[in-house]
Amino acid sequence: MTSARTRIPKPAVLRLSLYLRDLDARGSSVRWISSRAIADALGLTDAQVRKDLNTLGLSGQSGVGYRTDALREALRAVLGTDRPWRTAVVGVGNIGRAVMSYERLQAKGFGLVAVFDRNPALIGSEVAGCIVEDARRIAAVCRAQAVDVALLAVPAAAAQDVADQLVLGGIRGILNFAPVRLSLPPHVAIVSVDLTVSLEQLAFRMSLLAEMKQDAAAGG
Amino acid sequence: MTSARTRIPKPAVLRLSLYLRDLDARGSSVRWISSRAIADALGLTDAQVRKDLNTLGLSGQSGVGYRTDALREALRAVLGTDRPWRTAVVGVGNIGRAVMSYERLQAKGFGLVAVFDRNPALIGSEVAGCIVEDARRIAAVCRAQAVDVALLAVPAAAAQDVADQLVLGGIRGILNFAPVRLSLPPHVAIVSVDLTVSLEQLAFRMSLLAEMKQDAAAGG
DNA sequence: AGTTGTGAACTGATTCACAGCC
DNA sequence: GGCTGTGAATCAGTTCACAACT
Repeated sequence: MTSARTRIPKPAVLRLSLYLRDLDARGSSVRWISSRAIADALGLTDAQVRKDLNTLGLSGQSGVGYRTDALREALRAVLGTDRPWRTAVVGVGNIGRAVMSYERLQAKGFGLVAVFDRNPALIGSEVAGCIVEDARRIAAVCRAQAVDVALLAVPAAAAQDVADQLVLGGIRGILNFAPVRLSLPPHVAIVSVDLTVSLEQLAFRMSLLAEMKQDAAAGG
Repeated sequence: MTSARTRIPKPAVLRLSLYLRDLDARGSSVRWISSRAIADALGLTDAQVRKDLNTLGLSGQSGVGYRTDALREALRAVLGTDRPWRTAVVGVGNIGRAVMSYERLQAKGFGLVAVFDRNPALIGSEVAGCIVEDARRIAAVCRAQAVDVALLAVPAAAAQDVADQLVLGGIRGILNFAPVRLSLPPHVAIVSVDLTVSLEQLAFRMSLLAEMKQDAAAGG
């Protein structure tokens, strides 16, 4: 109906999350906001913010800015967090537990409906309001519970096997914490969070800065 | 001395981490590898892999490929994980604990030398081989311990304050798990891992796929 | 045959700059 | 004065395509 049929650049989708985060941080008492204010808070340019919001079909008001409530609503709709996603967590190790206890999960619409592990000592116990199921039952339980999305927090060696089971279970997306590339059918969305990669990116930037400092000291 | 003075594109740095991960996954028995093999494993093109390795000053051998040991070594050197980084963790909540128990931390050179929290019940207890220090002592302890880098796992509301203390402590980089943008002096590197953002990116992609499916069904 | 190295063409995204609006 | 919307210019990164090498 009202959907603007313009392709959103991939880097822009990332920024949309940041816009929403900034809006939420400002609280609901702020009713109007300018592209400049958002840009300054996030280290971007105002033109970029306007372009991004434009591609979503959003319009502001000259001399004033954008209505925060309309903005928030539109961002949530585009990002897909305005509807519920039935969520499963696989792997009740340190990462799995940390993810489950993340309070924003619910707020973003990711309601936990199933938890899996392959450790017999954990199966049957309750974690975050769910009984831990045997990982061998993933496909069946995901179908029965109509699970939409899985948060995958198992060791790298097991990740692909589990992913395959999840796909059999009719899952639509995976947030993968294991440091491996998963091969999945094209109808399954995948986002990866790899701590190893993040550490390396950080080490790279620290090295760069150190190098620059050294160069500055040496060459006039 | 041997450093190639070519700027590495930002997206390329990300890929370097993936090359290294792939190399490690193959094990040390593989001595030579072609750009094609790497590309296929990671869903990239061979030309891209060659370009990337070229910008690092790496050369392969026509008809054979690249030496895996030289490759690994070069990647580690460029990424900066060939040297130790004295590391502190701030925040002993779920995320902090998960990060500390990540076995790859040590392997990547991030040796834990200090842990902080502001909860009196935790201060003085031992976690991951470190005595938990009072968060109010961050600046002093970081100086005394010559901490290079901090893994910041505190609630969003406290993150900027803690970051400021870390900067006072002479830190060079922060891996930030809190869902806020930190403002830091330019000599401090920052990488953020925001679960909220990752969830939204996943929701977006799932929504996109759902939409595409619908469109395919409707329009012939 | 298999593979590298790389200029040239291309694609995608960002920035500029300014007309138009309140 | 402050702000939006946007075409045009620019910049960055990727892909192509092919000569050169083993």
